[in-house]
Amino acid sequence: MDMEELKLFRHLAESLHFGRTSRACHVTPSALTRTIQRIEAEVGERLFDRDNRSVRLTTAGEALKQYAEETIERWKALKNSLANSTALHGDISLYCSVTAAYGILPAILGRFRKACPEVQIKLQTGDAAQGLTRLRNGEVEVIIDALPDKPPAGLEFMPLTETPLVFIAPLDFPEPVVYEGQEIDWRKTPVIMAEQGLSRERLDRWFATKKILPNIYAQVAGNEAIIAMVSLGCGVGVVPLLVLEKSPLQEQITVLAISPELAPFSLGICTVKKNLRNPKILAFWEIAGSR
Amino acid sequence: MDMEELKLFRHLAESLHFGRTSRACHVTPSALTRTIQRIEAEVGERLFDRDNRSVRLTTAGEALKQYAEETIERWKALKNSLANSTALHGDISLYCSVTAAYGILPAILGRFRKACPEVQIKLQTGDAAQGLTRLRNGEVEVIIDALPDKPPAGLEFMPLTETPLVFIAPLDFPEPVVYEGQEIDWRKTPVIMAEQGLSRERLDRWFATKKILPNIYAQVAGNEAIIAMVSLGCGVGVVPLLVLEKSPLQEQITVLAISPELAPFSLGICTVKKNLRNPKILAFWEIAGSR
DNA sequence: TCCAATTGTTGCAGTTTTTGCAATACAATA
DNA sequence: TATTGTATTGCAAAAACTGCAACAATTGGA
Repeated sequence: MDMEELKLFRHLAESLHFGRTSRACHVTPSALTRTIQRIEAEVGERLFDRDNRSVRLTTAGEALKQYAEETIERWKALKNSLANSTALHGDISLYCSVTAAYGILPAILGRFRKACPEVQIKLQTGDAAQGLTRLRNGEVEVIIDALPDKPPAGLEFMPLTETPLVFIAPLDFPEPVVYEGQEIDWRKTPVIMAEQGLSRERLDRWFATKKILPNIYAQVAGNEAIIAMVSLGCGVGVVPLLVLEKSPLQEQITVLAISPELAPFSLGICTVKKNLRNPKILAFWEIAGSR
Repeated sequence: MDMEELKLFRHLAESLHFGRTSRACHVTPSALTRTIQRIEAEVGERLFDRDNRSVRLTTAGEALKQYAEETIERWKALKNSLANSTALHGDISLYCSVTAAYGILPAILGRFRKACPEVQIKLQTGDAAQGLTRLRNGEVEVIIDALPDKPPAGLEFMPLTETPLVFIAPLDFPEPVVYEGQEIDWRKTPVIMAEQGLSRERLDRWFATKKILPNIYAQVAGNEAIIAMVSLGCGVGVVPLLVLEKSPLQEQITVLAISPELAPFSLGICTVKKNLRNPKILAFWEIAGSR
């Protein structure tokens, strides 16, 4: 009988719902099912009466639930009494795209600082695309970033906020935007695009849906660069609204009303599942997720 | 934190001796060391001050020891309260050579019956050589047998008793035994040997040490057969004293004083280590070992 | 003083256990 | 009837654990 198993069991005994428990505890439903089966085998007694539609505790389950609660509590107490400083300490490494840094990092960091003042945060910012590889290489423990459309396997994601992906045009130089009636004439209007990344993918798909071959004026790296070029009148661009709002150049930029809108950016936090067993990272994760 | 780990820790916290604990709990010293290291890592604190010569509990160790005792106790209580019949039940399968059946089986079985009346014992007897293979194939859970000279890997052995391996000769027919002065003339005296098995190996080696090529009269299977043939005057033989004592033919047999004596048979109990996690088998094991 | 025996630890490889993904089975709902 | 939500399972990959053998440190005698 193992601590982790006990915690899973306890949560399930509360929620009575495999799916919810597996999500809450960062395990796949499969692993949860098997854990319960394992415990049942060890105890030699069925703990939950369950079919595909409902989950109920058996009396044996009730008994184990009480044991689990007591044991987990005692364990926590022991760990507390042992740790000279009961607080978490050490450091955790974050990687953060610039977009995310603007959007949500300050709030999270503030809350985390308050909750775990003794944990040092090693923050790196950089290109969004690098985050995932650094995560896999173990160079970094958590990344905060725009969530890709299809989440790579083995990673744990938590969306935190959304920000629209908006078309922007220069305010002071109206020339570049060429209209054709109500609509923008994309064949003539120069577009500044991200070199790569999620917003580029979104934009490519948007043009593809419209069956338009855009007039690409430049491909640049970084949302700030896009904003800068747009503000200089080079053409229109696409950036997350969040970045625009924080930009010192926003005064010189206007947001275009385009339909259909681009799907919004979902900003969130991501790590490899295994990291969540590290109490510091788990704390960070949960603080990030709170409100 | 796992039950098995806790039990190991508790035992070590009592014995303060890695070797003894590892033997008592049926783990290799290596596994024990690692278990302790694992717990220490999980707790984040050294539990034992140890060098190659002494082992002492740290204060953290003291605290964990108390936790361990309480938790194990609660767990036992829980299991008790759950099991409708608190007693072990089900069945366990034994394989037993005829030699062992005479020697030690009755005593063990008697004690076990008393302790675990609800456990059915499925006993098979047969040739000693088959025991090990049946064990490996999982056809049988425990064997009781003469222990081989070099214990095969991965198996758990416990010697229980010894019985001398003795040379026997017919009482009523003195002819076969040919003396040459004080000594027996092995070149002329016919010998009845076991076809194979441990006593055969011992005997072969005995002759090899003496640099004698024995006059083999017959090779037979089974100690009873050897006794029978010897009693009929076919030659001398070698059997465990235990078997001889139980034989109805023992009146017609005499034990020869031969030097050097053959190494005695060590009778004991054997199983694959993994089986000892099965509570029924563990109970059997420990009852067999008691006194 | 040197050799042998004892004791806990560690590198490495083999084995067992656990996990995740994908597919499945079943019931409720639209 | 098709679709959605739920728990489970087969199978292969990953992780954890174990045993063996070698090792270092220490003790106790020859």
